[in-house]
Amino acid sequence: MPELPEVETYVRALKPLLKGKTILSAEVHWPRTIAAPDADRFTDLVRGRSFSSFGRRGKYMLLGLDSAETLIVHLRMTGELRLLPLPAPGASAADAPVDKHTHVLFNLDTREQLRYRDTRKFGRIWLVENTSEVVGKLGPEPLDDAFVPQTLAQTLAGRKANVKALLLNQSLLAGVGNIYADESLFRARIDPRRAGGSLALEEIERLHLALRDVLLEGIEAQGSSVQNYAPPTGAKGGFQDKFQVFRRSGEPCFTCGTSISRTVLAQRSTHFCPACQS
DNA sequence: ACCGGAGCCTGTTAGC
DNA sequence: TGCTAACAGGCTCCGG
Repeated sequence: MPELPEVETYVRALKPLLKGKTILSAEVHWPRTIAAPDADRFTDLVRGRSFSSFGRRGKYMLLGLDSAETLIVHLRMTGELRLLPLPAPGASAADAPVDKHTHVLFNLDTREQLRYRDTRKFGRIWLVENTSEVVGKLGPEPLDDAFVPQTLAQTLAGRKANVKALLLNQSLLAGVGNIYADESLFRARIDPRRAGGSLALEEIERLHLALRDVLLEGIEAQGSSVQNYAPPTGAKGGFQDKFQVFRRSGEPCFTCGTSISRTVLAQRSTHFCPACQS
């Protein structure tokens, strides 16, 4: 579901909601959600810990606890975190029913509950001392100053795979997913089907700028809400209103009027303007 | 090293 | 209306 801007929005929203609060207990209803350690050990280790730091790497949320450990959450396609108040003492438990898609619960010391919900069950949660066990293989952060056009040039050099697939490869560049890949390729006027190694330096420079601009604008808009994504505050993102090509196949290009095309690359729907991106 | 495809899951929508 | 196939913002694993 979420890409870099949506995860960044999530982390910024969670910080004031969770900072300093303590986990009294946790329940795991779908053990596979807990990638490491095993679910029993996980619930033991988080008990009594409080949230102390909030970060992001690629599409992973890094929630540091007051132990030596970090709770890492990846929402994948349909994961979501919600903080909700528990019913007042004496009220019925039916006031806070746990639906069948809620797989992990954290009971906090504030009479609140943090719930991990995930319809498709692709999302994963880790508790690790060393975050590099989970995020160590990720490529550079596209919004870091260290990510310069030359970085992208080295990534693409000699590659035969299409540039869309390369942008989605998290070990090459962290945080870009289907929406922001399509939107940045449109802005850079590059055909997503092109082999990565075929891009000229001028095109790589355009793509580098487009990636950063699109991701920053996505964060500014608090992410994109297609279908039902919304940050934990419940407010919806606004970047879906800025889409130039994503899920616009058959509609006219805002730049030239040509019908937006759809194809499949790297097993993912890919949207582009066949006139502007050639 | 690199690349493409199957698999993981459930729900919604398009098409006959 | 009812059924089926395609599709959905992601990633891992495996074979060539």
